[in-house]
Amino acid sequence: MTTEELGQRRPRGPYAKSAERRETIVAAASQVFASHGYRGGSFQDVANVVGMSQTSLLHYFPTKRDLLLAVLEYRDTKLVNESGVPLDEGIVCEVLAQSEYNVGVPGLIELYTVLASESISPDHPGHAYFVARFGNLRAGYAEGFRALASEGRLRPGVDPDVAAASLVALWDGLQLQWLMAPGEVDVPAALRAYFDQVLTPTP
Amino acid sequence: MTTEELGQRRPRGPYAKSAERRETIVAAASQVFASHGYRGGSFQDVANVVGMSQTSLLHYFPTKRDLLLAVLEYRDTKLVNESGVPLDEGIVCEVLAQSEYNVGVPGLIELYTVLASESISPDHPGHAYFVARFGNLRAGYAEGFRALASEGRLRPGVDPDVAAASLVALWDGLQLQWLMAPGEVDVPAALRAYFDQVLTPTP
DNA sequence: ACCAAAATCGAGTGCTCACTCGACTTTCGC
DNA sequence: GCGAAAGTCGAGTGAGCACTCGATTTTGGT
Repeated sequence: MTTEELGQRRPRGPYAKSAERRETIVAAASQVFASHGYRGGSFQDVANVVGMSQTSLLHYFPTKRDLLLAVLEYRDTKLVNESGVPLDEGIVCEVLAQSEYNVGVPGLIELYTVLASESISPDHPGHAYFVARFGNLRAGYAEGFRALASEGRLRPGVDPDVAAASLVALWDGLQLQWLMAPGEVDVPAALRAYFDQVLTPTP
Repeated sequence: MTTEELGQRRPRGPYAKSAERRETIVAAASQVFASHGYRGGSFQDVANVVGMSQTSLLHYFPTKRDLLLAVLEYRDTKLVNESGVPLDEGIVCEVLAQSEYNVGVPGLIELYTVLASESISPDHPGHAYFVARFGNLRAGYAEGFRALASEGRLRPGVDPDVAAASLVALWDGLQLQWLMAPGEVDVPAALRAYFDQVLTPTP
């Protein structure tokens, strides 16, 4: 189907390097929002990091809100693609591997922690994203715990839903303490200890 | 000792109602910082809440930083004084009672959660406060767990220091999820479940 | 090679920010 | 009830904010 068949409209697509540029900008914005938060970070800050004019950024992301949403999406795809964490091996392996990977990318953890708390405010542009994310995490881990329960690996009296919310909470809280004082908290070790308390030992 | 004995300096103290005014301002600032964070909240916002001019606030708190530090101090004394949580009855009672009280003061919890994450940045005026606070909390709860261990109430294999950091983390993380979706998370119940997993049942 | 769309940017725009200044009013020790 | 300090505030100040506009350069399909 040619453009002529579609009528006289022929909008051109972006240039070859545009996608790359976009990613550069989003990566810089991730740094800025991690350091100063969404409210505290500015287009000018991001422009200084990427070495472009503030106006050019606005060509790619018309509003600050658009930039934030791109950053959140970027974080998801980046962490999933680059961590190489095996799925379908149970939540224990998944969570421990991911938490160990996270130690190497403190910037992304800081980004997540800072934006999550900022997003408590209902009018924050990231609010819906984080409400959905926490809901999905709880649902996913609850299913993981239920799978373990069906193998008899869940200790008696442990509720999969409570354990799921607690796992998410524990993980987030540990990362917060780790960001505040990296030498004092060992996130993967504490998560491992939690699993030891909730699950029966593998024979 | 009279002022004459001290020389010709005679600085007058504040008016009778000044302390009250200060507290009104700090309470308003707590609301504002809870809703919009430190960076997102302004003197003008606070002035609108208390019904004073922005300039008058600056008479009591010369910089925004001063106002924040007053807010943090206020939160501590207010929560300790008004919650009426019994100390010296072990960390279990203390934590559960405090967490149940917190459900009734969501504003103060939001303030704490928002400011803690904002304070990850080392140049944030609340940074030192929260680093110290997390350290003190971990140390205090670790001592609490050790006291339980000496009574044989800690399950074998549980490290008091890891349990202390985990308790703080779990609590903070649960409050974050509760603020995002109040209907979906029960903070005191999840904390009770954690104690059940870590401690042996009372006979 | 053409040329329209895409990309870049300098120069604004109106707004809000933390904070200052100078003048006025209120308090309260004497 | 005098007077000086404490309190109050309107009117700035300079900086930074997200975002706009108009003009110029770069690209790439034809």
